[in-house]
Amino acid sequence: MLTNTEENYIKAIYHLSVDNKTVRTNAISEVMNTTPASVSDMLKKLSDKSYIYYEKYQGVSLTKKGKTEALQVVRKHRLWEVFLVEKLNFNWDEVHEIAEQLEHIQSKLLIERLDDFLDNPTSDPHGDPIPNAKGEMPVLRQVLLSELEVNGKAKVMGMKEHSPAFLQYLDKLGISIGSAVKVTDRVVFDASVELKVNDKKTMVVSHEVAKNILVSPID
Amino acid sequence: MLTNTEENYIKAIYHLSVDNKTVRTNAISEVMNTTPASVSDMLKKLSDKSYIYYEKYQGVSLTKKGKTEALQVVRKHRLWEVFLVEKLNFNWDEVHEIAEQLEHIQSKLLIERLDDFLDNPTSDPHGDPIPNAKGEMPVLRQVLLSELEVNGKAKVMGMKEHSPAFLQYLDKLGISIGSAVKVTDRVVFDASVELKVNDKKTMVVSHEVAKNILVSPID
DNA sequence: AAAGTAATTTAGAGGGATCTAAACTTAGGG
DNA sequence: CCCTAAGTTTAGATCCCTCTAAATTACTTT
Repeated sequence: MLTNTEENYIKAIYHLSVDNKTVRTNAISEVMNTTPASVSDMLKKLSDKSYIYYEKYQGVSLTKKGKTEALQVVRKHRLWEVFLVEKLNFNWDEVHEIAEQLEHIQSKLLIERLDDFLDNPTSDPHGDPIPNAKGEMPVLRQVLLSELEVNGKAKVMGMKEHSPAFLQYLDKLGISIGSAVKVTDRVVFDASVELKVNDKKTMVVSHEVAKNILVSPID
Repeated sequence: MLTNTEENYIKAIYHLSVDNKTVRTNAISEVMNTTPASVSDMLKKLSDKSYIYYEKYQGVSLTKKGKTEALQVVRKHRLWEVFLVEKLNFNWDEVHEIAEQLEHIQSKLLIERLDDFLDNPTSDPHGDPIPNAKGEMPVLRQVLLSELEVNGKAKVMGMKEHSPAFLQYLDKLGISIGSAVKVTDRVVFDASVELKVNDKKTMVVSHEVAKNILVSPID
């Protein structure tokens, strides 16, 4: 049985593990808001319990066991976020703190019941995928922003065009990977798209631009 | 800000405070599953923070501040129990452990939203009253078991008749204060009542008996 | 009212999580 | 290729909660 803190460390390591690179002590201390010294202590403990591979001064990575654990925490966090937004009418940007607490509630049965109650969602309100009970990440279907129906919400996953001009333009609009977008209207005349970014800014982009933005619909 | 443990102690003291008598160290250690020594330590701390009145060797009682705190925890616990039973289809006797964890989630807003989502219930699945946001306990309406409609659920609150014969009879039936009862049928001929006790045993009691059992309906 | 027993508190210690300060390792720049 | 700066670990301490064992207080019983 893991303590809340141990779960948080494992989750942090999971989120910091991009492209199989080893995760550094300082990076962990930053996201956890602790000192590197505290992280070192904890890494030793997690290594003893075989949740991570750890070589002094070389950074860490999750073992199979650690990854399984991390995915369960992520699953719980994201399911609770869906609950807060869908059922309790929270805004998608208000739910993180509360889900940070709820994710540590221990009860397998509770999570399965919650999952059913929420109709087994595959992504959370931010558009992030929800691992299933076995810890498998669903493959999110991706479409072009130009293909999203009116009132459809989605999360920006990437761009098809990579020219500096295009990227700078998106930057100016405030659109980046991870942005939440909602199509509010589509102009029939030229297929340009009116959308809301991160629930705040409303703007119009041309069909040409929309065709180059990959998004993942949020049910 | 209270720790989970402090909240649990305060809640325990609250539940042990019947008829204004002082609560003893041993009693607390028993319900908390700790040693009296641990309790003594904690009492000193809670006293320093003015949640309790505490004189060595004399037992403790809650201050205004402590009582307010206790009622908030009780409110959260009972609201979550309603959620688990009403929304996630748990059985009323499976929810306590999980609610013990959920009651410590910190977010005023969450609890108010949950309360609304559940249609502001006044009692939990066990029939215990739910304090409102100000910490006021609702006065539960009490009726006689003989007056409860068919399919009505209620909690046994007390008896009108106190003769040993009557009490022994109830004992044999497995009916006591706190029992959950559900009226499954009423015989028109003699108004005797068929009921289920604690979701398990089904039995029939005469109208005469039903007239002497006070119950509080669970919505 | 004294003695014995039960309840309670204190003393001392340990595990978990954190910190600061100091020591150590790694890697990049001169 | 060495040296320094950045990154990391160790040492030593603190806070929270718990324990066991010993000391103290309160209560009961004769």
